[in-house]
Amino acid sequence: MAKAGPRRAAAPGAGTARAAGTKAALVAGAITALREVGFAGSSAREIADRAGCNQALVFYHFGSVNELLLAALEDVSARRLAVYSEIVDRAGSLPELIESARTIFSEDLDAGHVAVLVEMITGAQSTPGLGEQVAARLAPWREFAESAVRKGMQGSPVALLLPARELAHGVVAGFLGLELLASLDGDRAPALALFDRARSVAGLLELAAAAFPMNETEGGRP
Amino acid sequence: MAKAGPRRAAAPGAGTARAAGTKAALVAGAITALREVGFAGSSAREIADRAGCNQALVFYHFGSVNELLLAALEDVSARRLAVYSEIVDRAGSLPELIESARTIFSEDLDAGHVAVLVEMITGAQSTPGLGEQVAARLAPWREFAESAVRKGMQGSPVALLLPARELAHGVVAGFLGLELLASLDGDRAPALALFDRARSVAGLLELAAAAFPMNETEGGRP
DNA sequence: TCTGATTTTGAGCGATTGCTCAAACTCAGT
DNA sequence: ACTGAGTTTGAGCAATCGCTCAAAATCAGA
Repeated sequence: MAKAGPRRAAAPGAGTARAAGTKAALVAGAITALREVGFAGSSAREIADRAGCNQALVFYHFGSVNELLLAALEDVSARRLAVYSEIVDRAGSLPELIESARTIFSEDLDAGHVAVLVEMITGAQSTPGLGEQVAARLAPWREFAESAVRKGMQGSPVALLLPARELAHGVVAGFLGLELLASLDGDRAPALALFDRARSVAGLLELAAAAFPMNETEGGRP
Repeated sequence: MAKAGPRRAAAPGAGTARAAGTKAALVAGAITALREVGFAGSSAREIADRAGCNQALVFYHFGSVNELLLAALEDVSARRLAVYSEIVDRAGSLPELIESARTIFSEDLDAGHVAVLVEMITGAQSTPGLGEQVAARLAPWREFAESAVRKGMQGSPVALLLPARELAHGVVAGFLGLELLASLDGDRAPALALFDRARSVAGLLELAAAAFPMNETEGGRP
């Protein structure tokens, strides 16, 4: 750090619009590169070709290839997170939440969205120092999962036994593992079957909870 | 395939013992390389240095670097699977099983055992064709998880709702995700907390099952 | 001791990588 | 038209990669 990097975002006035355009093009190129040729294949030249510009611009605008890839991760994460939040907001019950999770899982696999995230996570395994940076950019996902879990456990006695924060970690890990296994051999059937089964079980639990209500509807203080 | 690879394991008689020794040394070197410098850092020269031999021997004995890495994956998988099977055999109840899982998780992280597996899985993401081969070598783990799950669900009504095979896929995925997240930033605390919590919940479920028995202890046929 | 297959070696080839750099280009402000 | 900051370019450097190959070393069987 503190190296003599290229001056960035100085006094606006010159070809700033042009620069912003190529920066966006490079980020877009990095995203498609991560999806199609993976982390190891996402070299500066590969990305620049997809962006239709010179490979030296990667270093001029982002300082290094890894910085550009992290920017791509942030970009796709923010965009997808917004979509997912809306989907989860629309879900009213636990079974519907699980159905939402299934939808998200399948959509991501189709579009290669979380594939970018997986590529960065897996690529970080072999690049010292990158792991912490990727982990930091995973925080929004953790919070998203926690709020979803909190919503799913609302009014359930399970909430007393399993704190949402802890369970959310398991949800993120499980989701990640399912995506990883599915992308390994291209077989997403086991994961989808698991989602379906979980939804059925959640539905049964809901029925059971309705049959044996234990909310403090009129409990009051002793 | 069907390329003119080096003749291997021909008529035994010459320096076969010497060859077997270097093959073993290369596999061991590949394992430590995967642990310490990751998939991307495990080049033929890096592995050969650790094995104390010439890098050309990698290609002479294994044909390619990937073949050697797959051999390393098989080696460490088989060895660890044997240890884990014994641990799980010793566990008698579901809470004990979860405690075993926690032990396995922690031991692996300490020794870097499953790190080899994770490295190969993640590395395969960026190497076309390697994914299927790694997935094939994952089968024993799937079977192991399935037998463990089957044991944990024995005599539980959950077995009627969740087939062991489907649940096992989730267990493998969850385990993988937890290891991945833990190795990203080196923080295994959230995963350990989750194991502890799961064990407690399982213990409560066991008590509940004892209080409301629903086994066919004397059901008989109608 | 000699032979011949097997194993090991060191050099090297072609390709790719991240990154640098000086020169050329673009364009708003004067 | 001129200037100068900002942007883009193409060439190139040092390092590393997987892999090949001819020659040297090793060693069991004759």
